Amino acid sequence: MSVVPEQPDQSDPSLRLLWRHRTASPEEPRTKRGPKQKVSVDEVVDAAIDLADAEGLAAVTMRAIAQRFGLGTMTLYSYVPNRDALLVLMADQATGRTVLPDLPENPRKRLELVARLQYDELRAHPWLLEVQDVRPWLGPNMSDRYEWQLRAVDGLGLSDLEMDQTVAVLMGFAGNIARSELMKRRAEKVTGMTEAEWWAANYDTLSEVMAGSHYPLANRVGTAAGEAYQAATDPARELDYGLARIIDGVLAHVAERSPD
Amino acid sequence: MSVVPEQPDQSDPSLRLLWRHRTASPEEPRTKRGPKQKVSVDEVVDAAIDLADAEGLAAVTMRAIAQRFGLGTMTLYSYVPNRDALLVLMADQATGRTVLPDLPENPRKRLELVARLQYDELRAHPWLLEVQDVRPWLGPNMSDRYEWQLRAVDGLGLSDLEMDQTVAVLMGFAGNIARSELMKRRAEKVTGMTEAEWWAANYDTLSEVMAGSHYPLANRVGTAAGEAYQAATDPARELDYGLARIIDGVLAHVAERSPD
DNA sequence: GACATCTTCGTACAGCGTACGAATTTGAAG
DNA sequence: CTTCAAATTCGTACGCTGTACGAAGATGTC
Repeated sequence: MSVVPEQPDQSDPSLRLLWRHRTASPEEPRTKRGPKQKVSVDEVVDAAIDLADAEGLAAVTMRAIAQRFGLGTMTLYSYVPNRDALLVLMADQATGRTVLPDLPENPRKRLELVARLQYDELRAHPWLLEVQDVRPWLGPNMSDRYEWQLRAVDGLGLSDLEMDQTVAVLMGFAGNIARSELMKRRAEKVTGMTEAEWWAANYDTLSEVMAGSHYPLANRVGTAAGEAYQAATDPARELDYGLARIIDGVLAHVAERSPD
Repeated sequence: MSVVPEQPDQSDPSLRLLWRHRTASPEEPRTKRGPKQKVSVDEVVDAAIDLADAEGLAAVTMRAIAQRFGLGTMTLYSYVPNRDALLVLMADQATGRTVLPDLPENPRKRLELVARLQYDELRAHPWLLEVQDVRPWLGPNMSDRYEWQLRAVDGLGLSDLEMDQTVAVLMGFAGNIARSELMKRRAEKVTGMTEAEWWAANYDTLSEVMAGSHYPLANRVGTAAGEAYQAATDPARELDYGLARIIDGVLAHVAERSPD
């Protein structure tokens, strides 16, 4: 009991991989025996990102990526510990592709920008929505992003905790709109019909099957939505509406606290 | 061109399965040749729900469910067309387990109830978050739920479209909180550490690797969060805060339009 | 009794992540 | 230059998944 037991390094191995470009490289060019790697980790991750953009996250298989470089499948495991780690690397690297614009003066516009930037990014890389479920990724680009987001809500009169929560609400909301849009696109691909076509094709079945139930409000609202944009939902308007309400709520909150 | 071509029934086959209990049964007890089914669709779906509750959605495999009933794996396919259809049935059936309480008079409390009911349900059945990605399910219990949600936002002064969007915002927000909670639990299971332990174990690595980057706000906010609840996030407070802001925004919106 | 219909389910296949270990290539040490 | 250790490459194999196919068995109707 007098000797400190061996600590088997509980630290997450993929952290160093995530930050590989920014580490101050204490003794970087160490022993370099063995053959040189034919490609770089960045190239692997970039290829995976492109694949996910083009064909969805399900198409990002170790075999498929390896084939892109003419490598054996198992060779990838000398670049990346496993698939989940690759997904995290993809997420951070994709995040790094978005340049962060200067923040406007106007508080409302600042909050809007945070949400819309996230939304645009998720439209460009919808698979980020699925990767989010894998792990809370704490990479360099994600950290930059978070700091930028906090700057957007700084100085409004929110507490530190409220700043974090406000960012979370905005990000989550943007993600939800992007997700519903993704689901819509997927449904169209799977069924081979547009949303309007699906409703037309299933109208008879639906009215037969729902004959015994009464949905006065749902019918009224559904009809209104259908007439407004020939579909059950319209992401762009949902974004405008929800974002306005959320920002209203946040700004009202700080205004109430410090009424000039 | 004079004969109407055969319509190959574009309608979704799982719709009738979803509504199997409410169909007015036009000629229900038709030909009933062949052996009787040993279990019912409801039993299969219930078993799948219990399995998902206990061990997560990944544990819901066709083989595992079949084994629960002592059936051959392929036998399940005479109950349910495929796994995705089963997931949709699970979602609707689980939704049906939640009883919908009467709506309060107070508008704020009504909106809060909509969000909190959703949140509680997602805590009870976290796998619903993953099923949501499979398909927009239009089952009887989900339809009941939607009608109830619309009643909660009816009479506030919102347009039909805004009613739908408001419900969507509340549902999405509740889902996000539930999701972050789920991810936190998963991370703890995977790493075998609590969140606080993870930060402790990775503190050295993190500060080494982030040495070259500056995150003044993130550090300040992170420290505040850590002190407040010994973790990076606290779902219960996020729920309270975000919900209050969103409801503020919605109520302000309708108040502004019809100022009594 | 014959037949059509429905249920049951064993086998098989393609695809996945990845554990394992052998073969190969390279830089450093003697 | 030789020797050796370390690093990379990658073929094979395993267990897991959903499910297509077709045979076998059970049951109600004619």
